[in-house]
Amino acid sequence: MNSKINITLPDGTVREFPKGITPMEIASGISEGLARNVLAAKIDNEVRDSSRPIEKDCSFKLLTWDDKEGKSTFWHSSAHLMAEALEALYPGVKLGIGPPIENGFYYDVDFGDRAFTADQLPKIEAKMQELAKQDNTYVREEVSKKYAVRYFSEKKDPYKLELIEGLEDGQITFYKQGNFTDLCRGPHIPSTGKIKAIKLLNIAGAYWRGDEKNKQLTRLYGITFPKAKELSEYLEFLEEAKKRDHRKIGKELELFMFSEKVGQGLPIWLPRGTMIRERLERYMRQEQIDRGYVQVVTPHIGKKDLYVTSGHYDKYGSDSFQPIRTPVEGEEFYLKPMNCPHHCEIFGHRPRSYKELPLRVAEFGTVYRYEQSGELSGLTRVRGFTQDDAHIFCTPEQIKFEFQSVIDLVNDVCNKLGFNEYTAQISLRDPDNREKYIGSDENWEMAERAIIEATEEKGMKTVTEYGEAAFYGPKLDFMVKDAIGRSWQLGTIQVDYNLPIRFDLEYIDADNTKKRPVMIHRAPFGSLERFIGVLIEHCGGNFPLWLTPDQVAILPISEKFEDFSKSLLNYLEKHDIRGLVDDRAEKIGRKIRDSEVKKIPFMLIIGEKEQENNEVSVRLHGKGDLGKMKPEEFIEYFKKQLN
RNA sequence: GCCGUUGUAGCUCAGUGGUAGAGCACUUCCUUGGUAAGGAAGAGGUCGAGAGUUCGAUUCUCCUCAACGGCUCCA
Repeated sequence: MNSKINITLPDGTVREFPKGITPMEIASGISEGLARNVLAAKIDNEVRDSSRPIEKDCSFKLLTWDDKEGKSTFWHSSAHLMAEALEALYPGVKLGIGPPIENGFYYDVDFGDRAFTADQLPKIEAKMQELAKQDNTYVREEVSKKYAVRYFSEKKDPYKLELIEGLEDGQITFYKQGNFTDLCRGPHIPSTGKIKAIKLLNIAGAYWRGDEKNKQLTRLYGITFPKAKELSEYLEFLEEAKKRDHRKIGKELELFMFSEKVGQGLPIWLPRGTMIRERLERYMRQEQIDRGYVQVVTPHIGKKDLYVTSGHYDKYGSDSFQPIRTPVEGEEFYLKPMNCPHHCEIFGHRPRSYKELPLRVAEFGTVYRYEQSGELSGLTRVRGFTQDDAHIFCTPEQIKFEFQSVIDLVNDVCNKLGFNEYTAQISLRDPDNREKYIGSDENWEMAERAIIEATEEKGMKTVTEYGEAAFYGPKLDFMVKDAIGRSWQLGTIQVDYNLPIRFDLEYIDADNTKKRPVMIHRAPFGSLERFIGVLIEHCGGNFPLWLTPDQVAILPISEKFEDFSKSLLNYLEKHDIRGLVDDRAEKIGRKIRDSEVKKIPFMLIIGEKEQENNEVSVRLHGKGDLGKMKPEEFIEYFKKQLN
């Protein structure tokens, strides 16, 4: 037996170590400081405890707080710490599962007959702090299934027993720290002492195993950090996110509203919000005209037959808003849940020549979908919304070019609106389960290759997910990052082989034979509602100058300067600058404050001196006084800011 | 849809088994002011809707609607 093993370090160098060395020992060999920071290690792509001996040649990486896997191990261990605290404070609690999540961790807990409310969280936090200070080691233990069953039978924990049932003997491990033992695959951080800052955030109900037929457990959410400072930064981040909440800003700036009488999930656009929405629409319409789209308008309802043909009736009919009936004939109509069937009818209404392809049919189509009431939220999840929808009918060979062209459009949209960072997800077939997809292998391969090549040639950051494609075709989804680092899914491009078949769409090719077109669904914004919701949070209500409802507030110092102010507004409007004159009998400080609160980008203060010299005093929102300018200088300055 | 929390003036929120209050906003008057809130007065509420218990309910109970936090779902 060779007692040495070769370990490949992240920089590619291979070093020899004695067999059975632990990652922690390797870390200590490098530096004590590093060893202190080690949370776990990655051995050949498997994340493991830093105390587990390495038995064979492998690639090797130490994981710290700076690694994603380091964080999730940290939070997983924190969930165990919380469970320990819960057992100490509430003897007899039953534990479900306690995984790490994107930001922190949770544990599902059955408190039995005890009522649990959020005001008990600080008590648990304090207990966790106390247990963390004990700096107990997380100890891994391999156990037999029989032993595991006996342990949790004695503990009377039905959830863990159910989990064990699904596990294979020989694969079962326990982790123990202090007085707490949990069924767990691991890995864990070295000891509880690494956890310095703890915050339990909220509680919610969650069904055991996500199934509503099962008992509902109490889910406790928390987050922890190795440094107190990081916790306070995270809490500040949450505060900032709260401040940017589009529901709050939408109310404050009077952009949109909801009404109980109109119905939940049905946003009502107020004048200021409508201005933003219409400008976005106008912008997109122009971009599309420039790119060879044709604009159409189709009705908000369609006969049941349309959706029987499209297949949506079978799939979603009973989960939709129920049909509207004509009073005399009893014909059934559905509110349209998407625009594509209508657009298929447009394509099919007369014979088409290959010379017409690609045919790009665009519509700002308002659609209605019955979303479960509990899922509705602000503008991001609604029951009625308008897509900047278009369907491109083309040949399989044209897919790649069309994809590139839509990618360019999305790129331009993101730049125009200040989303500087975005990635795309390519969703392809599940290679092991090709039967569930419609369309020929050949066409799928061509489309998948087209998407991959199109994104590569555009130099995009992408992630590829197998098995995430829709049954009717592969797709590309765009995720943007907002100003405080959150990711949102907005635009989408999807290939569709299904609808052209269902609607029996064809075109006459150059060789005078009938061919089936491919259809591409695409929406760069996704929906105007969701897009504006995300945009509000991205810019915190400070919209790009071209989009903001009022660009300039003219603030006369007293009513003596009202006429001059109004003629000034008139002058600006002639140069396509929109604004208002605040002619209330208020002091200038007050007018400035109110304009600042309304986030109007420019304020022009008009008093004695300005009127005499035909000047304006310019103040920038959030920045302050810029000094005096001639009106035409201001316009020039303004136009510069516009670009 | 499910679980939990919440619902009082346009907004943010106090409050009570004896039919309600603050700040801001609004209206009127005074103030004509120079870079983030001038002063005074006034008006404004079926205490989310419905039912019940009670002499009496905004308060207690039930039911319903909506918002929020999750779960589940998403053409």
